[in-house]
Amino acid sequence: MFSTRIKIKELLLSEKVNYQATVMGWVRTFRNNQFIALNDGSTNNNIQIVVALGAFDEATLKRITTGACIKATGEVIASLGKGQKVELKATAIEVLGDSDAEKFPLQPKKHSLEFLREIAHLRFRTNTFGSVFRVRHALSFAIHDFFTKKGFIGIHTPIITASDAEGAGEMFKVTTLPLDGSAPKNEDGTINFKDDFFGRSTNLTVSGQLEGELAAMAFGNIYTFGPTFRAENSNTTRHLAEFWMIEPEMAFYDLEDNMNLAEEFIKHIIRYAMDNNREDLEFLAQRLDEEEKQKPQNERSEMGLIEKLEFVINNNFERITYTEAIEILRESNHNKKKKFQYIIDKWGIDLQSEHERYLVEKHFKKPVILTNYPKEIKAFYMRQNDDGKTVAAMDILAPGIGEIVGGSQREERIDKLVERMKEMHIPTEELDWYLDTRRFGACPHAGFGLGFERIVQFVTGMGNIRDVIPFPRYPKSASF
RNA sequence: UCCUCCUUAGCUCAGUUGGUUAGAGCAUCUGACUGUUAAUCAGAGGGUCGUUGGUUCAAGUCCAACAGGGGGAGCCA
Repeated sequence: MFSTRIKIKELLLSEKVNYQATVMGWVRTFRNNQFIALNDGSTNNNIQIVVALGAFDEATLKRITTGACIKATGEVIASLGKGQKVELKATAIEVLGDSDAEKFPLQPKKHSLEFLREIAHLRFRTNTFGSVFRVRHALSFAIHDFFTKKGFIGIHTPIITASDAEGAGEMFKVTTLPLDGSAPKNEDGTINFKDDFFGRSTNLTVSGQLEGELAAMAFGNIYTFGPTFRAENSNTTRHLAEFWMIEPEMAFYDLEDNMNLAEEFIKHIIRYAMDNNREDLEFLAQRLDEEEKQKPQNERSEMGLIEKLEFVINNNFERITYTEAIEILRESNHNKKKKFQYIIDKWGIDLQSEHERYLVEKHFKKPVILTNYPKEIKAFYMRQNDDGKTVAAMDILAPGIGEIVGGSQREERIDKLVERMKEMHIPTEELDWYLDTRRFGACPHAGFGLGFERIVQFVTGMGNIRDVIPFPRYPKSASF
């Protein structure tokens, strides 16, 4: 029976003393042959276990190494030392799992994030990743909490999908056909999928949006929160081949309703983490602070992590149109002095990272919602504005990360939608099921997509997206 | 995919204009120490210098290709 154990977080929080308790966890350090720092993942704070001289045999003490799993029972007492309020005076210690100190790669010292990424299966046991993944969980919970309280229905959209026409990116093929060249072929040399598992070509999903729209046409407000796959050869600090995405879709919403929801949503989940994971965020803030000190003065951020999150919660996001953004950029000294690699000269061009960063980090110094982009640079399903040039799109740009949300009011007028699909060479036959939303009881609706790992990055302050998902998948990397 | 930097002990790094036996701190091991906080002190072990090929009397050091990693860009969330 293991249920008698008390979690270290609870034990430390209560500050009660003079009672018997059992703790279980993994040894961080064993100092002076006397003090064990034990961690069980409930908090970054360790419980100090005091080992009385002569109370345990030498052989047992030798097995208490960094990484070993132990069970310790004893009396919780007020600590005689300075670093903690309470500690456990052990009367019994059982080694549940040995850890060979010569082979265990984690040491009681600072490790680089790059090294820890190579041992992703063990990095959970560090303070940094302990905090990151507790915060990740809090955000995940807060997302379901937010939408549930608003009466949204969570929809599980398919992970294997037949449509490959969404244009959201390169897809991973799903097949059971042999890969040695013996798969059946059509006359033109392409693979014949008639005898494949699904009887047709299938892929891993790049977005649940189209299916989500179907559900919104029945439930009104829905959201999806699931894994998404992109086979893009992207090697950056903010892209993954497998990531989690939140995609709400709302009937009877226009672009402004959509923006209001997205802003309220982001603020809610950040506030939830601030209220429930303060200790972890403070640890991450300190970590980031030390990292920033290594940088030259002009590259350091003006705000600490906690400060930044509070600022985002307490201020309105800046809302401007694409056209206004182009004006601001064109008139900026930065542009006039030709400091942009891509000079802003005319309306219609897509904004580069440097431009987005300038708007968010230099000009407004807060999250920015950009709206009404030229239709040429946006997806087919976005609603065309009356000017004939722009669509009702909105992107939310966050400092340090860039695009965190992409959304739009959807084109509910079937003639306009089909016309746009043809212009963009999107096969209407394949998406006939999607067009049914516009044939039977179409209504104005809107939605957006938010990359979960990007918001986790923003809230934890981690610089590389590979460090906010337990086992990251990216080009040339699918270990563990 | 493109640009750029990097790869030396388990980890983080030093290694001079190419020149004998490649160093440090931490970790590990052995011993000491009973109120430590990434404990401390003494000692010990630990390296095909990313891989392959080339230049040279001589390569950790110079050149090339490849692999892996960091940063930036593109694609995007």
